Amino acid sequence: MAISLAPRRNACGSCALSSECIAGALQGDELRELEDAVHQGMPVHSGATLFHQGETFKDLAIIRTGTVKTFAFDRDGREHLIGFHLPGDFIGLSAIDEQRYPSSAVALDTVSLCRVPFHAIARLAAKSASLQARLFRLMSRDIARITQLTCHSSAEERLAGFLIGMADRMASRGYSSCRWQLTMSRMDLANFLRLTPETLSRLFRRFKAQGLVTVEGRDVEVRERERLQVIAFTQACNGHEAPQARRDAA
Amino acid sequence: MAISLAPRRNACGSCALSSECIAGALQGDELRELEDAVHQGMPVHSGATLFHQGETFKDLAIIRTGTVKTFAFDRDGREHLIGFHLPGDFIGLSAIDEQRYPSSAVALDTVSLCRVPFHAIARLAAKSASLQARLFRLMSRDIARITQLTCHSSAEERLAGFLIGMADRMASRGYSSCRWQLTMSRMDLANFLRLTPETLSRLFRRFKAQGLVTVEGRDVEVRERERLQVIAFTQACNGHEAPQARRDAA
DNA sequence: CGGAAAGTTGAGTGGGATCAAGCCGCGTGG
DNA sequence: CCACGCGGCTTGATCCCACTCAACTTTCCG
Repeated sequence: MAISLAPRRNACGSCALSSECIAGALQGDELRELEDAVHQGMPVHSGATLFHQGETFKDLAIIRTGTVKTFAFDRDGREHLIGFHLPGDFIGLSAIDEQRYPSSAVALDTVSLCRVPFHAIARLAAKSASLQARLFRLMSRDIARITQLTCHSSAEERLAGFLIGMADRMASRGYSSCRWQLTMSRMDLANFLRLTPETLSRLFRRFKAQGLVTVEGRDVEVRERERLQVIAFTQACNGHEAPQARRDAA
Repeated sequence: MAISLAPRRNACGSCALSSECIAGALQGDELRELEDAVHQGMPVHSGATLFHQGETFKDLAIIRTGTVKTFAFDRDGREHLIGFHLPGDFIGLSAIDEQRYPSSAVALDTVSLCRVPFHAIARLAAKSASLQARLFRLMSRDIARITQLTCHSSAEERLAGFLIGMADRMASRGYSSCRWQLTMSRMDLANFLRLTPETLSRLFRRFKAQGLVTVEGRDVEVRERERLQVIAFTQACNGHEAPQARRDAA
């Protein structure tokens, strides 16, 4: 995973990880304009807050390395986990409309990222149709992905869905799709899956007993992807294998 | 609610309902280009399918009048309800990335809508920064809204959240915020809220007994918005009243 | 009027939450 | 070095909310 850190060569530095890097859509002057707008910043360490819920929206953040969690507090002060974000992911897309971050973002390990003022991205996108298209696709994907999550109803489905999703996301970034390290605590993961840590622990034990996964602390190995997938997608939602779809409106 | 149906005067016909109408961002030649791209179509009646899960993505649909439900089938053939869409809403934003509709869309009552080929919208957005900005905001809002939904954990919270959300959406369209008609069946609503129809029925009874709402068949009246809001937002997520947010990264 | 679908009500069950210990790894200080 | 304490994680016992199954009522449409 050689990642260029040279800011002049690659504005966001994450192209090696993500074919969706916005810099890939630009050339010449526009690429230079983007590079000027990007704040590279030093890596931040675990626990650092990238932005706060309610704070005025300014930058989109793009992760180069590390993991970030986003979450929101309820009126009782409890934390609701919204998502985990890996290298190449954009953070802050949900803040564009209200001009406020609807959630907080915190680094789960050492994180390096670029911040790009959204107005700069928007200005560039107005000039570059391909950048605009990438942004539309990026946001569209977010909508589709989050929607899918809501379909997982039982605890088993949600955990299996998380594991499959994680496997795919690791794979798409060039890592092993079956073996990796969780960067989040059991509490955070349970919170994300809308479970208690106790239930999550018991679930992991069951999955292990059934030979679906190996779990040692934060080391995870997916052993039977197929069966996990069946558990996760008793509901499918991602209609790729959808029926011979054709318009037959009444 | 006077709604002009004259296509030449107002390309999408929903401006009266939604300040977000994309036509509002355009002028002159570009407005005319949009008008040429829009398919007005005849109103479709209840039960008509607007598009199928898995079908190749072509058009964004914008509702002018009526209600639409979107849903996806799982492998066992069960229907998972994704959302209800009111006049002014865009349908299909989640299909941009994969170029396939991830869900089906069906009219719940008589629906008139415009279809606009997405490539036409994208081409226009590349010319008009204000149209581009509207689309970004629209998609951002979708992301934020769906994210919020996932926070509602108990059955009570989810129903209260639905009622509050419905009240706000009706209000923003110029209807009464406390009295309206449900256009979906109990089954659909239960499905959307991830409940059984039985549980939903019991919940409505409890809310009625507590004086929170009046429910007669499909007629709903919100009587105590405040208390409903407390129930719905025991978790808040929309961090408007967030603490004195300031960057304090470690 | 009759049949079917939608909706409501009741009794019983089960999955996940809650409450309460216990275990383990790790840093700190005696 | 070990004792101690603390937080992350696991395990066990119990409870409760929402689901299931079943019966009944109402509404819709022929």
